Amino acid sequence: MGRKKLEIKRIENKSSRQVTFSKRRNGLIEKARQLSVLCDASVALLVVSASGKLYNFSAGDNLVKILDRYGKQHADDLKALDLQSKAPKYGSHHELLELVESKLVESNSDVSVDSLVQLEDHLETALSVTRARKTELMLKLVDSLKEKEKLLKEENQGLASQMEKNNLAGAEADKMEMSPGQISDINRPVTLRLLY
Amino acid sequence: MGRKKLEIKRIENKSSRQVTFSKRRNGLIEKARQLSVLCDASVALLVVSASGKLYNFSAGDNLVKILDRYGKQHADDLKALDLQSKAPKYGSHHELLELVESKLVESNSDVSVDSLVQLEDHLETALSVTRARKTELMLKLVDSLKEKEKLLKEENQGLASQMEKNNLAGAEADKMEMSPGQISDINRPVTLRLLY
DNA sequence: AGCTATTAATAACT
DNA sequence: TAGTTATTAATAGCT
Repeated sequence: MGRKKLEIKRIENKSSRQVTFSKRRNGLIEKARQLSVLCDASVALLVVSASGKLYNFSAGDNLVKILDRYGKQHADDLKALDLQSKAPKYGSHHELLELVESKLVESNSDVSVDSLVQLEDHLETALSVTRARKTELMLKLVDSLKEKEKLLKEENQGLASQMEKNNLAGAEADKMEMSPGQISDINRPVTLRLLY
Repeated sequence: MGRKKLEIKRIENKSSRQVTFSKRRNGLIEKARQLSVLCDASVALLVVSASGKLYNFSAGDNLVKILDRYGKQHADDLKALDLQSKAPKYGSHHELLELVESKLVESNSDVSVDSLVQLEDHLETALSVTRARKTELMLKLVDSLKEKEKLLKEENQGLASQMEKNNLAGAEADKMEMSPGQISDINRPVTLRLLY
């Protein structure tokens, strides 16, 4: 939609790229706003320019809330788990929190409500991002552990069946000194079933 | 851009709203992709439908990286602010809230700030408990998986050594048809080391 | 899901 | 950097 059709590939001319970035970024934000209003949805948009400058926009809900929901989506798998919960613990981080807050009190003693609101926003955003990242990392850990478990189980069963095969072969060579029943009773790994 | 001009306000008809949501969401994603390609930028987009379903899209960089950058920018802001306060005093959350409250009262607030602050506190406590519970559950899951892994490894090694023993005994009975070296090469679980 | 009459966005230019 | 306009692109209402 311009004087000429434009191919969707990196614009080489630097100033054209800059102008297009600015125009299309605004267009994108407007479209996001419209979607939010028309369809009663929440939209969060983060754009990082090539030079590293970040632009953010949100509609329908504040950015933090939307990011939180993103973090929660990844934690949904955990809802399937039926584990008991303990009372929340307040560990060493509590001290850190107190320190941070004290600094905030100090620096805000002669400051406007506006800047406090802004500060609150910054803190909540930092918290959301940290939380999303924490969840991400924990889920990765869980996945890797599950994969390990799977490999170990396969290895385990492979060993058990190979051992049984070896023993059957040995029994044949020994002209059936042991009955098959005895062999499997002796050689079946007794703890294996505990793991399933 | 349609058969009629559409006012930008919530579409009341449910199915029209659904259709428009789907179409415009795709349009928005395509625009985001184009911006990323044309201008060499990174774009992250989160859309939450009215029914709570979350759609995310990113281009130029993965979503987590873009969120990280967003978090970093705000962290930097906090750092700068933090440096401004040189002599930290220890305060409490309560003090901070009181300060906010007093500032709000000062700034001509007509409502009972007190009840709002109390509500905020209650909500934050509930949030903390919920969050702590979530973390607790995840840590428990990780622990149980690690325990499983430990048991499987022990079982695995037990099986391997038992098998080797059996094979040595068999070899002895067969008057050393195999050398011990051969036995261990054949029977040592080759994938075991991959798991450590 | 497709189809077009229209509107909206925007590429090139000023 | 901001405004104008010829064109293209997106999409609202229908099927």
